[in-house]
Amino acid sequence: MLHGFFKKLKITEEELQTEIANNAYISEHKKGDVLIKENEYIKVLKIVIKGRVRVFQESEDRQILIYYLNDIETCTLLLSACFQDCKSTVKAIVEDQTTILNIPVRHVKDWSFKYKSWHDFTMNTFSESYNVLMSSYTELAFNGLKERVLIYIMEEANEQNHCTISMSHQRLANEFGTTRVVISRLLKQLEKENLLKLGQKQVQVIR
Amino acid sequence: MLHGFFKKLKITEEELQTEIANNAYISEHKKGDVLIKENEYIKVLKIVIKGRVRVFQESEDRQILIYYLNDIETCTLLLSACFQDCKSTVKAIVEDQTTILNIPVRHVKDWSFKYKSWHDFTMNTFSESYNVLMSSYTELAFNGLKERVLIYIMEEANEQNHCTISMSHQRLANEFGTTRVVISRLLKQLEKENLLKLGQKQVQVIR
DNA sequence: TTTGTCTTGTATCTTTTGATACAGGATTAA
DNA sequence: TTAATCCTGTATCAAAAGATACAAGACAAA
Repeated sequence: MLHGFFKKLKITEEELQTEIANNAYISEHKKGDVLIKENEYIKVLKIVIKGRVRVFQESEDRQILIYYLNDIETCTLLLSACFQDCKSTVKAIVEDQTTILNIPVRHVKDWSFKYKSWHDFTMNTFSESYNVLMSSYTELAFNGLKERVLIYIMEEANEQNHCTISMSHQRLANEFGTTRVVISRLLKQLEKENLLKLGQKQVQVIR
Repeated sequence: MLHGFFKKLKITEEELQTEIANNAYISEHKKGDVLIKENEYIKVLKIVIKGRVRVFQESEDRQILIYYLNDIETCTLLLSACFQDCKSTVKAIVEDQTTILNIPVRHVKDWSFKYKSWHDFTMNTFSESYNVLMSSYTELAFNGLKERVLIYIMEEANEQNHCTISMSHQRLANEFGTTRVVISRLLKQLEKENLLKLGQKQVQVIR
């Protein structure tokens, strides 16, 4: 089970592999499960071994996406909490059947100075995540909603390797901190501009 | 010169102190100096020993603040670049006379697994900065400009410990990625709501 | 087939933010 | 003191985004 994880993260030290096996535990979650609540003390770092988790912020009836966690990805917000204990400011909900590796925070911290591979893993995660978040921040600051929605849809289509994405308008609204009506309106505009084609729970990118 | 820096960061290892003294260099900058350009390869980590530096993003004629660096603070974006080399996406400009400690990136990386104090310094910087940036992101996503401006002014007044801050409207606009006219209008509204009192290049918080 | 729920389209009105233009006060340097 | 520059107030118009309400199509379950 952990083999692919070790390989992906280049965890070669046998001692560390043993430590992980002894101190971490695996958990299984089904779609809709709440992985992280807001305002919750953080006791374990969660790494997605397999599956998909949505991490987002909520304010009243609005939501905004922070990031998705896919295979062998770590929630940087939890990693951050390992080094300065604090409460969670986000929610995380399972999208598809997901396998999680749970590592108690004190080990995450200890190992980062003890094992080179773990050190590199934490540093790289911080480094990459910081840059990703910075991009989101600038995009949010400088681009209009219409542009952001279009970029999102095109990137999503790209990742999934076909030009149609399946998603309701409400769901899209929840990625951008806005409401369904606004998204419907923008999508209609983009369709009139011949950039998209809309269907029931579907958006097709026109190239 | 480095004494306060070592103390603040709890750098007690004599060997590390020597390494820093041998490999890093100090530079002095006056107000207006450009410390980091956009799209520039990053060769050194810059730590503000004394002074004040403004780090921001630019897009056409708009600017948005990322953060200020004050005494003994590190530019996290540069730190991030030490672990995955990349170009700068921000600009940094000196606000007041500033003394900078410059450390070549390869040392920053090496030391983080060699010296405990340096390890802790980098990890804590990442951890704190990630949370700060996350807060900025959520605030930008959910709060209107008026609210953000008011929060900014009140926090600024708080930090400086008196209720009047000295800043032109243009300057404020550059913190929020908007234009001067918009800021003037919002400030006027806030004044009418009896939350602020405006003067020439001055904003007074009413408590 | 029918019923209820989910999803989408759209109209109307309001608020927020942006763009442009101009005038007058404040400040600074000559 | 004068001239130039910087800073602020404000008017007008446009665009973007939010709030609310309603209708109709699609879909799923009974």
